[in-house]
Amino acid sequence: MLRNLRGRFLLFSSNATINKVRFSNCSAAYAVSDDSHEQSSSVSLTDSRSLPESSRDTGDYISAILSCKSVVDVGKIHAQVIVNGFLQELPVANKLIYIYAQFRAIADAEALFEEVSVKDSVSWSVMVGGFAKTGDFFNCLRVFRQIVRLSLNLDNYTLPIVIRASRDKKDVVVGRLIHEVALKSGMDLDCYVCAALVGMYAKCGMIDDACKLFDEMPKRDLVTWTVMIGACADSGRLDESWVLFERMRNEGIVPDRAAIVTIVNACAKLGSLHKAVILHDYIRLMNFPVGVILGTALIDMHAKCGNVDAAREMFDSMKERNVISWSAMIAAYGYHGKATQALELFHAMLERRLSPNEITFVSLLNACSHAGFVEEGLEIFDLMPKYGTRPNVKHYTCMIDLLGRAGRLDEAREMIETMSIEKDETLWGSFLGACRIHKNVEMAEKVAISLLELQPQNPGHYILLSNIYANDGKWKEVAKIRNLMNQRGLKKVPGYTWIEANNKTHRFKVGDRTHPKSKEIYDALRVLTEKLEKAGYVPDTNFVLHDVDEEVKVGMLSLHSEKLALAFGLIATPEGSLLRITKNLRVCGDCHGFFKFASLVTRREVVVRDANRFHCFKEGSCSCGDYW
DNA sequence: CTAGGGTTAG
Repeated sequence: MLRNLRGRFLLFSSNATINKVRFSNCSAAYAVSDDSHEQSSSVSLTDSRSLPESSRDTGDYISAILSCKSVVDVGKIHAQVIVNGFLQELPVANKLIYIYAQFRAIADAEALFEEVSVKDSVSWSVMVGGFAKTGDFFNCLRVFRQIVRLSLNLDNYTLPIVIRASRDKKDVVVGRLIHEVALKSGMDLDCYVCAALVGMYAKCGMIDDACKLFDEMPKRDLVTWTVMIGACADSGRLDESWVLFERMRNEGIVPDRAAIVTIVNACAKLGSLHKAVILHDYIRLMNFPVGVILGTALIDMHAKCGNVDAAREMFDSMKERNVISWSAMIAAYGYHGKATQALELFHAMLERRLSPNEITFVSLLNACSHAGFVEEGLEIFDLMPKYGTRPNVKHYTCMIDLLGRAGRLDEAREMIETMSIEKDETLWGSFLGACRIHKNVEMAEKVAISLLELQPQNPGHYILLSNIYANDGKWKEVAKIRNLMNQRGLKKVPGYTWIEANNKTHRFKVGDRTHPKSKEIYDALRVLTEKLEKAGYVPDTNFVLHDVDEEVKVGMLSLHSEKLALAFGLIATPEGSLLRITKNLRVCGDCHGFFKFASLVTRREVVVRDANRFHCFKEGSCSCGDYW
């Protein structure tokens, strides 16, 4: 491109001028003429102005550059800039470099950058940013190193660019080096630099470094707070996100929409209905304009905090909705076991001629799977290519789940065998889960081998397999697996259950005695269990992974964190009120049965969010239809 | 003349 321009430059300097350049609506049309009489009579560099060439200034060129719609447009303006000698004006040259980079014409940008003999800090910054934009980490750093080597001024434009580049590449080593450079230049306390560093450390999994840096900052602006709140949420420190949000407001910083979206997402992950209500009230109180993004985040939050109806209300109230909003709502119905509504929404979406994307289909297939809608799921799966979406491994995983749970293990296996896409551990895990439900030890063993090879460090797979063996009374095998886990230094992820009562969250683990009301809780649990047994509850000892007497197994089950949380909820909240419980893993099968009886006997509705979905226990049954 | 943080699944 630049070579062409040089050619053109020669052409122009030998008595040629641009005859017509019109950028109305930025569609460029121009001609070259030897005839200099007509020059500039109809030149319009901007949309609204026509200026004689002589009176064009830097600003006119810059706005013309900004209005370019393609790299071809840029080339034309570039030519004029050269002809009229405006390339000496650094703002113009920098803007050209910038716009080339925006159009990903990085070679043109670089050629021009090299050509500009006297560069300022903007030139350098724009060039570094250009490489970053095209994902060229290597050259981005190369230019940055030049800046450092030439001892040029490091500013709060360039530094954040390279820091973000190392964030995107998850290269904390480079990130740290840049941090060092920032320290030496005294730029490390700048808000832009610091926010970028915090984000980089957090994305690289070094949340403690991020926190430390954040705490040491002399001044924090809104964006830095937002980055830190999001970083905590990403690394699972959800309570900290909430605390930070409050601290920020206490320091007089008013959140904007992006900050609100960040905290809304943290709340969605947390699953606290109480906080969800507070947040939404706050948003209304502050009169925040709810656009598509915030609206969609709110749909997601309400749904993940257990209130699908509020999610739907939000969805209905939105003036503007995109695929993401629709997908979020479909997903919400999915994990609440409402496949019919999910399918309805999907069809409504098609009627509006909105194209579903890959995620829409994952959500929809998942909804079918959670409700046992096998035929509907198969139909949807076949429909995918019609909408330009090829099934990927996630879609296949939904299908394996759907067929597998429904007991159609052979079909699931056949699908796995015939699929042409690379299989991952989630897919195998899903099949293994189906083997467990339907007690197919043979198939499970075969699958487990591939699975443990593919992902030897995931304790969940070992637990699942030992579950299957335990179920079959194969205690030797169970012991083998346990040994294997020990050898590999793996531990079962500890299960926790949370319950909200009196605006406070209470957490329990198995056999927990740390709660101040521990004695009352165990007393209540004993009384409750007796009542449930009278109503027909029988402990399901299949969920105990130890080779011990039945009696001991029953005793172990009775200490599960789910039951402790439930017992606490019953004594800590008014009679008849709804209980909301969250578990970090899947709810145990015995506890699931226990909860069903409890909802009947105590006349309480209990909503449980587990790692996979929601269970709404009411009058002796669960919204999942025991299909989870 | 350059610039930051925000939405759906698993």
